[in-house]
Amino acid sequence: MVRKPAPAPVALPARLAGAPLTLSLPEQIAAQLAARITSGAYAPGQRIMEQAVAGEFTVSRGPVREALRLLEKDGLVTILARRGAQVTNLTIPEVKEIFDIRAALNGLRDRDIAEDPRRHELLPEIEATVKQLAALARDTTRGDEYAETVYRLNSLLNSATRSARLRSILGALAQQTLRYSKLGLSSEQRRRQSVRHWQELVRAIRDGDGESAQRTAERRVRDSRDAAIKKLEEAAGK
Amino acid sequence: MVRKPAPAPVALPARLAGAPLTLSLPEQIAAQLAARITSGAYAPGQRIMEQAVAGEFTVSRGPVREALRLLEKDGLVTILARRGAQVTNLTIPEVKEIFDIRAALNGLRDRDIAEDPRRHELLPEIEATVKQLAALARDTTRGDEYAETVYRLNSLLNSATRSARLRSILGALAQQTLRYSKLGLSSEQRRRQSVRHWQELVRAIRDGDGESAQRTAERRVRDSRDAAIKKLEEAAGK
DNA sequence: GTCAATAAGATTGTTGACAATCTGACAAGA
DNA sequence: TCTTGTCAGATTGTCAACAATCTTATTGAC
Repeated sequence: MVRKPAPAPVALPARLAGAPLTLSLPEQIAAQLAARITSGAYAPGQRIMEQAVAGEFTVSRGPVREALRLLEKDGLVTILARRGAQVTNLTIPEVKEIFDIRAALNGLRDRDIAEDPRRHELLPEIEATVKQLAALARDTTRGDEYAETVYRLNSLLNSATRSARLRSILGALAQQTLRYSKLGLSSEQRRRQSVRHWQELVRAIRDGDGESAQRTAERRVRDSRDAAIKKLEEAAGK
Repeated sequence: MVRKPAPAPVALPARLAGAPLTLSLPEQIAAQLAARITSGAYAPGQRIMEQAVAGEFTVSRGPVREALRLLEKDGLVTILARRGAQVTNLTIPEVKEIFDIRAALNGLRDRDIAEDPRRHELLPEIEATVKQLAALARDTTRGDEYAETVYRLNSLLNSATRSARLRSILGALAQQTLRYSKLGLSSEQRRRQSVRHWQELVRAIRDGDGESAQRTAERRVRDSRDAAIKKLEEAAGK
């Protein structure tokens, strides 16, 4: 696989414990494939064949197999024995399930952040992103940008949690539902409702009110769920 | 690897969609290793080397690598790049995190079951197991048996959920905390408290009271968490 | 005695080839 | 027309060898 030309190693940030500076070969391949899946370049249900990927990245099939396992862990790909990998294709009930799990765990996450004594260091960046969100909510010309900012905000909050497990589970689930979250945020009314939830969260974090942070997070994700499901059912019904 | 001699294929039950009848080689190896880890035969922190496992099962390192990836997905093993796999060694805060996630998701699961119209088919088996539990709670001579019955009861409830994702996440988390759950159920007082929660759940399922099922599940797991953490801190402090 | 550099051994990462299994097309029979 | 059997090609599963990297023991300097 062609790696980017290594930049001169000047003033690199301290590497995290256990996190190598360079992505392993399987991780690089997985990242590329993940981008294609979440962007829709690979359609749901589409098969991904080891040999073809191996050829494209000029590696052998070994690393490709491992990359596919990594994607399976994130739920982006479904692997069947002796039948290989295909882009995960979610049914409407499955999308609903994922949103329900996200609601519960986002609640846990946001409560943890609101109760973290170090929360005031994180607050400025969160608040700034929510302000961006408020501005975008009214701009009907930029459709997906709102949803992508919400995704970024979620990533920010994920990295703020003290629980590494929560981080990894939520990261995977958010990636799987990204496309559906976009669906649910297409109306201006929904975006305004979403902004109100986020502003409520900012307040809860500032006040250290974990209870309230949890409640608003759960409601926010469930609203998102209901909007997405409604759109999906409309699309399926027609 | 030595597979069980294939029994004559008479009247086999319909195989589940996507679930092969025979476990793949990596799955068989993973199952063996998982048993050793949860039973304590492999100690936390212990390294697991590919060559050694491959030699033991008379396979090459390929399937062993995949087996280790599977165990990593379940959190039983931690893999570091270029340093291989070792049995996951949890810190006290990490154990706490896992119990918190379990509390939230068990709540979701038990609510789903209580609101399932087909719940009356499942109830007898659940009720019978809870009765066993009540009997075991008073018998001080059988220490781990209570905890193992709780584990079985949880597996039963997991398989009853309609959400496959919940099933797999909860299965992995329960396995990871099995050893600590045992710790938290060593006193008779705790076992009696535990039985009361389970009886409350049976009642909630019978009544179709999802709200109540969720509440009691969350409290049950959090009580379990607190008891386990207390024991761990005592052990660490001495 | 402590610390750093070095080298040998051990271990993981990757590769290409071969084996086992699956898929889809085609043909034969009901 | 539909089902069943067979076959060739495609694809995944496994293996053994080699390369890259890490770990550990040893040496030498301060």
